[in-house]
Amino acid sequence: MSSAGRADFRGSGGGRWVHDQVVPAGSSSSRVIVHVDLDCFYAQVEMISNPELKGKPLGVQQKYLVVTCNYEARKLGVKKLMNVRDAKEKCPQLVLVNGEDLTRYREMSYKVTELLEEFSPIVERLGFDENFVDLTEMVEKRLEQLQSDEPSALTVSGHVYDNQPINLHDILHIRLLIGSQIAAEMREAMYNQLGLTGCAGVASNKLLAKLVSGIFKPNQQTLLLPESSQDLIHSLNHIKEMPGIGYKTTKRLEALGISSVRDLQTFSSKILEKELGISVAQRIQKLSFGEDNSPVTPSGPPQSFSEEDSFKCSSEVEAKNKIEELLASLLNRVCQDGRKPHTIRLIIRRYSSEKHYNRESRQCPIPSHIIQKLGIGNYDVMTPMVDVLMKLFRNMVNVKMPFHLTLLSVCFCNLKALNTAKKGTIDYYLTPSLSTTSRSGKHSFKMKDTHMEDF
DNA sequence: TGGGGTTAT
DNA sequence: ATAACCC
Repeated sequence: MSSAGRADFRGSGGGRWVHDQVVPAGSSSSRVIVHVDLDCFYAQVEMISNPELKGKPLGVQQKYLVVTCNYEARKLGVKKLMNVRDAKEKCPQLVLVNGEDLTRYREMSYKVTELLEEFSPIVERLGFDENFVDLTEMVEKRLEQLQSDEPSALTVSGHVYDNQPINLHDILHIRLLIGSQIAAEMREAMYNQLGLTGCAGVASNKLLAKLVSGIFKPNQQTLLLPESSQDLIHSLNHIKEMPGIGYKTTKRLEALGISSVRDLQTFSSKILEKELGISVAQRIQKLSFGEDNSPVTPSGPPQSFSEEDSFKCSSEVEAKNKIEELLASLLNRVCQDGRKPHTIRLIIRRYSSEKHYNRESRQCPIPSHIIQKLGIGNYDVMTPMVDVLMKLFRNMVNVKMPFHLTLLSVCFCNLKALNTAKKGTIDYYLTPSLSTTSRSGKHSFKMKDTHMEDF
């Protein structure tokens, strides 16, 4: 085993870094991570909104797709991202609800994250329906409290991957076992407080926790012991099933003759680095061994807010109407959040038969006089904001020529907390909206942004 | 494929 | 601004 492969778990010397904190030498640096994955999340939210839907096959529809469905529907052959026509053909009794407005899903999603944050503040969101929690510290505390008290409390909650026996003399096993108990408490709390069911996977890193959470499906949990990690990763049929290896990388790996996890494990590191770059190569080759030293990074509040709609658009008027619609929703959201966005972005997708991913965007700073008016839920920001967005639009689309777009999206980002900065403090001079009058300010912060004043 | 999100370059 | 990744 190379020293690199071990470094994440057993640093040598005086101490190691574990989520930005030095842990004393001699203590174990092995982590306990849980991945929590809600069952068919949108469908669950819809069944809570309308209990009459419970027990019926239910699909959530966006445009012509069934993006997710409950287990009744799955038993009848409906799959995620299935065409509505195909789904109805497979399952004529299928009940469909429109899920294009994500508001209720988003709100419930954050309630789940907040609930998990009560267990430990180190919670990372992945989409709306998955969360990672680093339980390492919590497990340590429970171990100290429990010590010789009642060893009978040391029973695993839920499944153990491969039915591997637990060794109560192995401290790593004990720590993970306690993690499984916490995971069960989390799922109980989610059900009791929010009415939601989900799966959980407990393991020593994010990759393994995520992979193992899906082993027993719906509403169950699975613990992975270190001795079974190779079996778990080799149970994947193809490298494309490895989280972190996406569409593009899969294609490039296949071109190198790599299709199984073992292919990737045994492939020449040097050649892989030449082909994919050192960063991607080293990361995914570690993943292929089940190694993942990436920390659980607390997500905190969102970094951006966006609203999009896919639709046909071939005139400037259509674009403006849609932009106004998207913007109105966004302003409500931003108003509720409390923070203020300092950048706005417009994204388009052009019609084209081929081309897998074609999106273009333009962004610019939000003029400071508009930012100031943002909190007060008003219409007078609509008009100037639409003007800004239409300039971005014309910067991307030559409106004098025929065009055909299939999507418009508006995004607020670069969110900043409200002016808590006071005159005379460091913050004051570092807050553009406050100190900007005494120095042009225009090019001070975002050199890469398009400045509308420059047109 | 929808309607979102994130980080790295 | 784009490209990759995630759901």
